Amino acid sequence: MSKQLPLAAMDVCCSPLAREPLSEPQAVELAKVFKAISDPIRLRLLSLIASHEGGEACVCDLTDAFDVTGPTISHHLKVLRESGLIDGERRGTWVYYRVHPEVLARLSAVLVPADPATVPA
Amino acid sequence: MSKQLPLAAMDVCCSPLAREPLSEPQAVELAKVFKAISDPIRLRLLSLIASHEGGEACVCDLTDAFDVTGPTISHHLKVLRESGLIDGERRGTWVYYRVHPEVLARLSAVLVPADPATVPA
DNA sequence: CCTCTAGATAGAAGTCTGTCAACATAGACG
DNA sequence: CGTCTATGTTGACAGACTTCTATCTAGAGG
Repeated sequence: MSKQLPLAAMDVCCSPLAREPLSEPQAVELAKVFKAISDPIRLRLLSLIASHEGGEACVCDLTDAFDVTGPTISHHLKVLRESGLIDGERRGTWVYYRVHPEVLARLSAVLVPADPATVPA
Repeated sequence: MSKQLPLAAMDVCCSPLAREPLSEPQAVELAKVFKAISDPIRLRLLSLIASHEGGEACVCDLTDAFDVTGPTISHHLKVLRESGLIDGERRGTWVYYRVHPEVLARLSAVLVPADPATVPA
């Protein structure tokens, strides 16, 4: 149920967008993850999982929060899984998802704007 | 050349994804901005502008960095403009773009992962 | 006023994405 | 084993997205 974490292997952890130009491969990898969170349902899924007590949420908890059908939720969870943002584990009848905080942290770090003092005039 | 900044009017500035579930309207607005940066060319454009000396870059500087045609760059700049991430200004023959650091900062803040200590066990 | 250049717009072609209905799979439990 | 429930997979279709060529606009400079 787990897949490779493309972002985990990249050196995007410490270099914000605004410090120096992204390389093309960096941009391609980052774009994949941002694309995964560029859908309202996926953003809310991610938020529901991340903010759920215990840090994990059952699919059954998630499905009820939306107006779309089960397969659609499954599809969105798969996109989030393949982007490395979340991971799922089956325990008995139910499947539980949790987020990978490192990936979230790296995305957040990349978007930190430039310190005005460090921008060359 | 300037448009409304949808994110600027929203209360997403201080509430990370992982603290509490995003509301549906919040998710819709955030998804628009993430979609704007979910393309490798737009990510690199944003990075080139943000990291350029003086905090701004001329379109003529940007076009050369890519293999696509001018109209395609124009299109991507328009998407970034309409998302509120950048703004353009004509000065004489050339058009200069600069980023809105507040919008970048808000995106970054939303993605900050939950402090493990604050996640209810 | 004419022309040249930087950049934006319009319209079209091909591709990708979100969604659903229908079907498949995995455990639980009798 | 048989059945029931929770998820996932497949295939199809409508709408959105990326890119191109062709065309247009704004300002500079003669």
